Amino acid sequence: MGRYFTVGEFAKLHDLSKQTLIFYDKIDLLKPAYIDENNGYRYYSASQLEVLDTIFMLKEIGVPLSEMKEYLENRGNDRAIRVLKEKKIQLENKIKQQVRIKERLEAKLVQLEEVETLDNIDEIKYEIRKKRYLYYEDVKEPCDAFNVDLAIKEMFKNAGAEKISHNYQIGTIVSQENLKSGNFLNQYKCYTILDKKIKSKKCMEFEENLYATFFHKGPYNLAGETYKKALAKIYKDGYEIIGDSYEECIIDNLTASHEADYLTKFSIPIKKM
Amino acid sequence: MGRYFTVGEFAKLHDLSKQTLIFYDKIDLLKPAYIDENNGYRYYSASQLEVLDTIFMLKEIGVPLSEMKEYLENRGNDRAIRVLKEKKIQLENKIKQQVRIKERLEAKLVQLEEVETLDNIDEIKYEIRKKRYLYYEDVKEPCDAFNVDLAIKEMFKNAGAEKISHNYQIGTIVSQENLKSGNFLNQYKCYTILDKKIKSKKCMEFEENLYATFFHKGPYNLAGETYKKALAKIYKDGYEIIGDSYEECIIDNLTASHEADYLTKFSIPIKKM
DNA sequence: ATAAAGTATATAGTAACTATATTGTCAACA
DNA sequence: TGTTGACAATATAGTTACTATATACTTTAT
Repeated sequence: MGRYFTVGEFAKLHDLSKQTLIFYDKIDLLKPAYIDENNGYRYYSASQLEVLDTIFMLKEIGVPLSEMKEYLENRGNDRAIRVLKEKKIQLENKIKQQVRIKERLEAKLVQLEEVETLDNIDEIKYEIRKKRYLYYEDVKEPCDAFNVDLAIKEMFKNAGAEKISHNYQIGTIVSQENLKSGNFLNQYKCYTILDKKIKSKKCMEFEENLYATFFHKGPYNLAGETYKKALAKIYKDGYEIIGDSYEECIIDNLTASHEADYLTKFSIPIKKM
Repeated sequence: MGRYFTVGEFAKLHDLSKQTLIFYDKIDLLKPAYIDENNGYRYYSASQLEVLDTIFMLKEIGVPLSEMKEYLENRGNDRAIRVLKEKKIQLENKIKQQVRIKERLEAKLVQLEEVETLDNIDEIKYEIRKKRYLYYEDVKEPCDAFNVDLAIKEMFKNAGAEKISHNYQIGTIVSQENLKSGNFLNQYKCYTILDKKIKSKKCMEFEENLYATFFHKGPYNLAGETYKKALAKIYKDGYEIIGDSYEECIIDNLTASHEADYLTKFSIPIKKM
């Protein structure tokens, strides 16, 4: 009682700018307790601190100022419960979405940092890879870049609808037959990696096995050469191909300006002949 | 290759408006692959779907369009890792903040719904209340509305700095002496409720005990009358006061337009005389 | 041939501020 | 008492990322 603040003081107490308070005054969201008749100065009361608190809370839960104004004029228990419940749900969805984006970012970062530690990108490695569960989508014929793109879009849409937890990495699969016939660019499935096994028709397994892994640098449509060379080396080293080729986009449009910098990782299951 | 989309088609594929694409064209963020010389129509290529995907991803992690433009022109491994790491941290902070707001909302909803189920607001109840841990702040002399407000602000600031998990409920404490001397509005501490015991100088206990609980409806400065009546009844029922009064704001500025609707809950520890 | 649907440009509007320019007021110090 | 610097006031324009509207031209379908 009897304690008033000027705009500047009031602004400092709530860590916002003077201008914002003047703006709130203009739109009738928060008018000063009184205005000095002589100099026109705005004076705010201590109890208005609470009102500003309420405005901040509502703002943070995404209530537009227009709606807020209406709410501040007509709030009450029933109304408040209804509004707050609604906003809570909206907030929860927003948080979920942001957590998904965060996971996607993290997955991408893991991939990128893995690349940084690679000593030789042109070498073929033979290594046992662990079992993984994949979520896939069939690519419509003809399996060109466009239909692969559509399938990826469809896959993420379905994964979202099924509320599936995946890592947003994009992979594609070339069949064993197409590898043999030299039809390297025919990707008949796309996939993303799951955290764990799930009950879904679109869930498949990446089997634990010995794999030949190698990289392709540059635009995907030039991957044929890389495949040819790699396959020749694999045969020469006395291995036999026993399954489809799994392709992972490591560096793509998100992180490279030029297609020449794109990087794809291939994993082909093999066994000693 | 050879597959192109008009603005409308391209917009539909990504669930954004034609206008937005025209806008992206204007600000040179995403120009169509080519423009028909005769009719001036925009045509987008399939590979531009990926670019738009990148734009969406960056937009969702809060990159402004201007920065995005610059990034799209000069991205590369090092740059991407740096940018994505930075954005990941920003995103994590944003998520944390939103989770806190969500919890605050939930706490408020619990309080409001509890009030709805109350049958008689004017009755005094005698009940055992469980032990709770509180996080408090001392109110500077004189303990008026203004200094209580400041203390609350300070408390939340400290709680944030100490990264303490509380429920955002606001409570105040009136000392046993002030209750006896009829100095009811002298709140010497404010507090909020903790999830669990913590190591902090500002942590105190709300003891498990028999409490008299009652409500005050209306502005806080009229609580004196309510206190007087309640204390008289408590004595009449053969109880003796053995500690401070804990006051909880149930309905305040956030959920009521008029001070007449404000609701405060009081809990005073007692024992049979 | 005509209508519906889609394209183009240009301009103005939106939310929630933020910045700038100009002028007026107050409190303190010399 | 005068002056300086910090603060106050108003008015206007700018910001971001779109969105809406108006008007005119093209393409597609019937």
